[in-house]
Amino acid sequence: MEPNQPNSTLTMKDIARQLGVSVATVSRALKDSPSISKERRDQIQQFAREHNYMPNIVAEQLRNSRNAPVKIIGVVLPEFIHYYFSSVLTGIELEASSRGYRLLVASSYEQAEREATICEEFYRNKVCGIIISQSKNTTNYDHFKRLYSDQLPLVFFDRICPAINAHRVVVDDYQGTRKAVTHLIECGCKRIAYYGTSTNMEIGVNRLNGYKDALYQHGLQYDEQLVCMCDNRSDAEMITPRMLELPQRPDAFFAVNDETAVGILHVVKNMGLRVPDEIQICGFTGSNEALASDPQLTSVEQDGIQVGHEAADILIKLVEGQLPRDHAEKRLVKTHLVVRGTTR
Amino acid sequence: MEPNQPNSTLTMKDIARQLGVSVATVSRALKDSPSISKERRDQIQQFAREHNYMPNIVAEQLRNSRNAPVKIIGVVLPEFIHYYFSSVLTGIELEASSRGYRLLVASSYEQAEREATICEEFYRNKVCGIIISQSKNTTNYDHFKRLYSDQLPLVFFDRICPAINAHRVVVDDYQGTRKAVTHLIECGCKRIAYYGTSTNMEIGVNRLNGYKDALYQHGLQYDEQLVCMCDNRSDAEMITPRMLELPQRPDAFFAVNDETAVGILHVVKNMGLRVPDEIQICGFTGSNEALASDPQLTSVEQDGIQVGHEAADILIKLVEGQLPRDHAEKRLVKTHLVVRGTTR
DNA sequence: CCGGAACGTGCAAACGTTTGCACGTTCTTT
DNA sequence: AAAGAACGTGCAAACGTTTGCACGTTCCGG
Repeated sequence: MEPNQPNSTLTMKDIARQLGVSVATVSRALKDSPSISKERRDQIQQFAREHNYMPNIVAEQLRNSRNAPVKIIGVVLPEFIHYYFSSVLTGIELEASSRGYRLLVASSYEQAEREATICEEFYRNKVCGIIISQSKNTTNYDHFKRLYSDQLPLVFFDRICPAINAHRVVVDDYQGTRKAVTHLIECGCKRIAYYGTSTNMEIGVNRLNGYKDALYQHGLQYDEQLVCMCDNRSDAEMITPRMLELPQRPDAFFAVNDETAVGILHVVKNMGLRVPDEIQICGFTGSNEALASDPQLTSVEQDGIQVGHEAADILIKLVEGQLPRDHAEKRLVKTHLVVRGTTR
Repeated sequence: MEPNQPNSTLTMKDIARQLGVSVATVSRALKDSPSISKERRDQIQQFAREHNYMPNIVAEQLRNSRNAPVKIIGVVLPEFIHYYFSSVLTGIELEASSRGYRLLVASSYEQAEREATICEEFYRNKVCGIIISQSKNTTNYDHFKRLYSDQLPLVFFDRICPAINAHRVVVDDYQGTRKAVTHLIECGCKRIAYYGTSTNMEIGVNRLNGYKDALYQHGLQYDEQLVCMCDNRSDAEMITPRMLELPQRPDAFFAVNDETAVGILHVVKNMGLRVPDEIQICGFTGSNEALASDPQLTSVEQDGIQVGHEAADILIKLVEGQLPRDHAEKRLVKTHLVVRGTTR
C-alpha cells in the first residue's frame, strides 16, 4: 500500500490555466491588488470561491520567509494534564487565533532533553517564536541560548530561564503568598506551616519571601521547623503527620499548590482535627480540586488564561515588530485570594 | 519598526558554496545517499554538524508534498481545561512525537463555527490528517464531509460525527456504566439515580443502555423519575435536593462525569446524609477531582492517554498507508471501575 | 499626430529542498 | 588497448506562492 495523499488540491496554476491568464494575475487578483482590472479580479475571485480554492500555506511560508512572518507559534509545556498549564494554553490559543496565528504544541514531560529536541524541531519548522515554561530539571540552557542568539522571539512564563534576559510573564507569587499568609494571621493563626518548592527556582524564592514578610509584619517568629519543601500530595501525606506531632503544633498550613493542600486537608481530617476550627489551610492555583474538596479550599488563584494572553501578546508584538527585541518585556499577572471553607 | 526575523539560517546553498560543491551533492550527502563518495559525505556532514545546520522543514514539506507525507497532525479539542481531553492530548503527543510527527493544536470551545474554521485552516496548513472530538453543538457537518471527500485522513474520538463513516476511537461507555451500576447493586442499592448527557450523542445512548441493562439483569425496575439529563456541577446542585425529596428517595447516584458526582456528593453531605452508609455515589472519568473529594469518589476510569495513543496510531497508519482508507477503523478502549470511598 | 502617462498583464526569479538525468572520470574486463 | 560498467558529481526542474520589472495597449493633452 502506498502512502496516502489527499486528493489533488486546486492551485493557482489550475485557476490560471482554466481562465487563460497567468499565475501572477491570479495571485494579484486574489490579493485584491489594484493593478488588476475589476472584471478580471471579480472573475478570478468568483472562480476561486466556486471551486473552493485554498491557498497553500506551506508555499506561502516558504515564499515569504524573508519578509512576512510565519504565523505559527511554538508552545512547550511541562505537562498537559495540569489545570494551570491547560489554562495558560487556553489563553495562548484564544489570543493567537484571534490574531491569525496557529499553535504547534508539545510537552517536555519535565525532561530536559525532550525540551531541547522540541525547541530544535520547532526552529526547523520555522515557527515565528516560542512560548515556554521550562522543565523543572533543565540545567543546560544551550538550546535556549542558541535560539536566543539566532534572534528567535522567546517568551517564558512562570518558570523562567535564568541564563538569558528573556521576555517573560510571571504571576505575583510574592504578593499572593503574602496576602494569603496575612489572611491566615488575621483569621487568628499564630503558627503557620509552609509547604513550598525548592528555592533554586525564582518562584520558590518569591513565595517563601512573601511568607516570611507576612510573618514579620505581624510580629510573628519565623520557625524553620514549620517550613518544608513539598509540592505534591503523596509527600504531603508523609510529612503532615510529623508536623502535627510537633510540641507546638501548627494551627494553619499554606501550600504552594492545591494538590498539596488537599493532601494536607485529608491528613488533618483523618487525625480528627476540625477544619477550619482547629486547623486552617490555604492553597495556591485555584484549580477544580479546590472546589471538589470538603470544605472547599481557600486558595490563591492564578489566572492562567491571563498569563497565556499576555505571553501570546508579547510574542506576537515581537514578531510584528511592535516591541523591541533587545529589551526584555516583563509582565506581572495579579493573583487573587479566594476565601472558601478551609479558613474562616 | 520592522517585522522581526530570526537571523539568516544556514542553508544547503551556503554549505555548497563554502565547500565548492553543488546543492544536490550536499542534499545527497546529508541524506546518506550511496552515490556520494565517503570522503565528501563525511566532509559535508561534519561541516553541517559544526555549523549546526538544520534542514528547513517548510521547504521539505513543499518539495515533498507530492510524495512524502507531511508529518504534522491537526488536533481539535472542545476544551483544553479538561482532565480527560488533556489526557487524550498527552496520549496523542506521546505517540506522535515518538513517530516523528508534530501537532498543530486548536480548541473549538464547543463552538461549531470555530470548529469549521479550524478544520479549514488545518487543511490549508497541509496537515497530514486530523484527530478530533466534535463540539457538542455541531449540527452541520459540511466541513467534515469536505475533508472526507478530499481524502484527508480523519480520526474521531469519543464524540463521533454521525454523518460520515469515519475512523474512530471510543471508550466502552456501555460496559463501563453497566459495571458501575452493577457494582452499586451489589453494594445493596435498590434505587439508583442516573445523571446523564443528552441522548442525541451516541455516548449518551450507550451509557443509558448500560444503566438500564444492569437494572434489568438484577430484576430492578427502571424508574423514569430517577433519570435526568445533567452533566455539570451547578445543575447537579439544583436537581439533587429534589431527587432526595422523592417519596422513595434514591439510595445511590451514578453520574456521567466526576464533576457532576462531586456536586451530588456535596448536596448529599449538606443534607446530613452519610456517604457511603446512607447514599452511595459513582462517577465517570477518573479525574483528580475524584481524589480531592471526601470520601474519595468511586469512578469509572477512562484512560484518555490510551485513547490518544490509539487515535494517533490509526492516523499515522492511514497516512503511511498501513491501513486502508476506505474501511473505517474502529477501536474500543476499556474502562475500569475504581472503587473508592463513596461506595462500599 | 505624436509623446507619454496610466493601466493591465505576463515573465521570471526567488524561497530551500529533492531527484531524474546526463556527464565525465576511473576501474574492470576481455 | 578498447569497451563498457561503476562511480561521483552537477544541472535543472519541481513543489505553490509572491513580486519587481518590463511589455503592450489605451487614452489623453499639446
